[in-house]
Amino acid sequence: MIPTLKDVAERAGVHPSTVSRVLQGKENLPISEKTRTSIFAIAKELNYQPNQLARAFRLKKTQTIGLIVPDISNPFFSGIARSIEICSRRKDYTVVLGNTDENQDREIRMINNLLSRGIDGLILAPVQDRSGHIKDLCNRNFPLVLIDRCFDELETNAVISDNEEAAFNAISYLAQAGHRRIGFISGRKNIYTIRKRFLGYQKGIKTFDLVDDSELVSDNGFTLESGYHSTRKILSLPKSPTALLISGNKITVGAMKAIFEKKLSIPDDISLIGFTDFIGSPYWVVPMTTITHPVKEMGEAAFNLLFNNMATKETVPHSKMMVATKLNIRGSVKNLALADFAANSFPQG
Amino acid sequence: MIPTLKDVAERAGVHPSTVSRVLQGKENLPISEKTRTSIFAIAKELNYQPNQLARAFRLKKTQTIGLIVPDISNPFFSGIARSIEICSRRKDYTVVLGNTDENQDREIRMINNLLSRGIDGLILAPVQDRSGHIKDLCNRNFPLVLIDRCFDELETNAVISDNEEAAFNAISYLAQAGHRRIGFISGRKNIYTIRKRFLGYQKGIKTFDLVDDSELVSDNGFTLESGYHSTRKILSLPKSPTALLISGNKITVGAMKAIFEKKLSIPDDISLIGFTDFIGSPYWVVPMTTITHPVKEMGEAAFNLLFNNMATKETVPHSKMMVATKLNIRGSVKNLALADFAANSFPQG
DNA sequence: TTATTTTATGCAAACGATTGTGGCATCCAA
DNA sequence: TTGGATGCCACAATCGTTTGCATAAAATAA
Repeated sequence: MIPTLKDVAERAGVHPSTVSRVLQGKENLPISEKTRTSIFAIAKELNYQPNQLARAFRLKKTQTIGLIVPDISNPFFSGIARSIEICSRRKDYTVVLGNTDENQDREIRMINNLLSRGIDGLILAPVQDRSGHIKDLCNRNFPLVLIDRCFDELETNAVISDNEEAAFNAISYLAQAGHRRIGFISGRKNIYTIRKRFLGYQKGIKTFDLVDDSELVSDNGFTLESGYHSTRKILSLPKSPTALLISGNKITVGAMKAIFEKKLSIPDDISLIGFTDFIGSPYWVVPMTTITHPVKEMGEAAFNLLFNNMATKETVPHSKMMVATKLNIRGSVKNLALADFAANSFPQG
Repeated sequence: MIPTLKDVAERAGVHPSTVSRVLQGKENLPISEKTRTSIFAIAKELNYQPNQLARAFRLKKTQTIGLIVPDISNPFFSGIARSIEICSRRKDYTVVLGNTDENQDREIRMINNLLSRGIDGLILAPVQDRSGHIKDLCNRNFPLVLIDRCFDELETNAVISDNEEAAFNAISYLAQAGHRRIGFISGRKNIYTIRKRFLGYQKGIKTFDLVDDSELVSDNGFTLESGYHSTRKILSLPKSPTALLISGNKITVGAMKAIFEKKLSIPDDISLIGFTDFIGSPYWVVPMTTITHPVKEMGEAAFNLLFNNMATKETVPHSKMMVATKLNIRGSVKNLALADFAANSFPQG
């Protein structure tokens, strides 16, 4: 059987509490060198491992954090997960994982589940249909860090990227390349990131005086299929856009499917900027111009925020951390300005 | 504060044990309808949630399983993770996650850690430098399922895909397309999957009487960089291959980088088959011909095996489950037979 | 020597749930 | 009226650790 404190204590001829104290390494406690070494020896001999379950129960501290994301198979979130797991391990924390599939009820059930299993803190990319349950957590002063998405109306810790600026920069880049009719394809606009991106998109439209047409905007889900259908619809518009700003890489793949089905080529017929970079982006049909989020850094920042929050009993001032994104200019955007110039230089007919 | 059994009991004027029994819904126990309804009402009013930590401690059952993979940010493993997480949730299990980064010591530490935290079972994609610790688990009859990789010498549950056949089929396909000099680029050959693939490769080489040259084989890691360097080396050979069979998608991306740096084009100058399909594979520079693993099914199978294993106290006969892979023929392989034919039909000079 | 401090350790309660055992009513049968 | 059966519930132990408090022995001071 697995040895317990009691087993070690019996063999060493001391009380379990003594063993506990010695093994905890409380230096300042008065323990004779003799018993100390004896206990260490016996613990080693028996290969004693403290029962963390009992320990967690007694201490009300599990050394475990929860990580809840919409979809762990999404490269963005699996990158975050990896980063968080590595940080956690360093600080002797374990991470338990949950997928919500963008389902609000599932998120709530999952949080309650993890809570009753005793996590010390939670990192969450919320679904954002509702926020009451998150507010409750805050009120209870439960260590919580939101990641990727946060609530403007809630005072929480959060690590987010500057989606508004990112989208604005993308539009700015497209505008400079001569695009005037730009489509915006995304998941659901109640999601924080999408809302901010849309804001950035709109700001860009206004700033550069581009075509403002609600038909160019589509948001109906995060799947490959939804990206496919949105794109098909937008491409069949009487006046279809010359460029697309696309959020989410499954959506992007769906969009490409639609584009190639229509025998269009990128960037000659249509330009593309993808909102998330991932491995392989440079090697797509055309090297994809994308916006990069500093995934590793975001995970680290989230864990560190959480760690500090867990360490201090008192209320910690909440901090929303905004990280900058990067526009990776590759080859999926055509410079219409140059093209127009060329076309005008050699007038037809 | 969070209400406990005791709180509910006091309010209901009964003993905690009674509350426990009622809330467990043991129908056959003699409990009066009056106390039963009263207890339910009060539990609901207080929003009583059983403390799963205490429960787990008492019952020695945490309703938690461990999932340890080399790298959760690898799409193959994150797909597996997602599938397993979904199955787990359905059966009221939670999954805790670990990355080994192909580091054997880290794997061992992680297993011990999860064990002392009380997981009910473990799904593991092992590093495979050593197997002693896994043998120990088996001897202790601990519920364990290996995934993606297993040990020929160990009797364990496992869900693996038929890598040998997959590689053989790929080589067969390349051979039929007229390729005679085929490179094999992979991670580390001590890994089960890679070993089997290499076996399939060799079998193919023999069967179709292709060029058997150890210089065409390279295995030095799972990273983008290692793929890059391996490919560079192989492409600079005096007699460089006409096709490459590549294991692992980070490696594949590295290979493409090397190929394009050399200004070679796919498939005209060099053909490619990738060993793992992932979202976007169809939309690469050239639609990638890949081997697909049934990720979702593998995850489900692994969970089900584990679940059965956890349910039965007695020793369950171990089963290794082998799933078939699929060769997705897209556009990254050139038919040299046709090309040669064409070349011969129109002799130059 | 006695009083006092220090050193080293034991004792027991506690965390929150589960479960075997046992006991007090009540009821029915003989 | 007594016996046993049955319905309903309480009691207490238990899981493995931790920790405040008590205490005995040893060391030091008076």
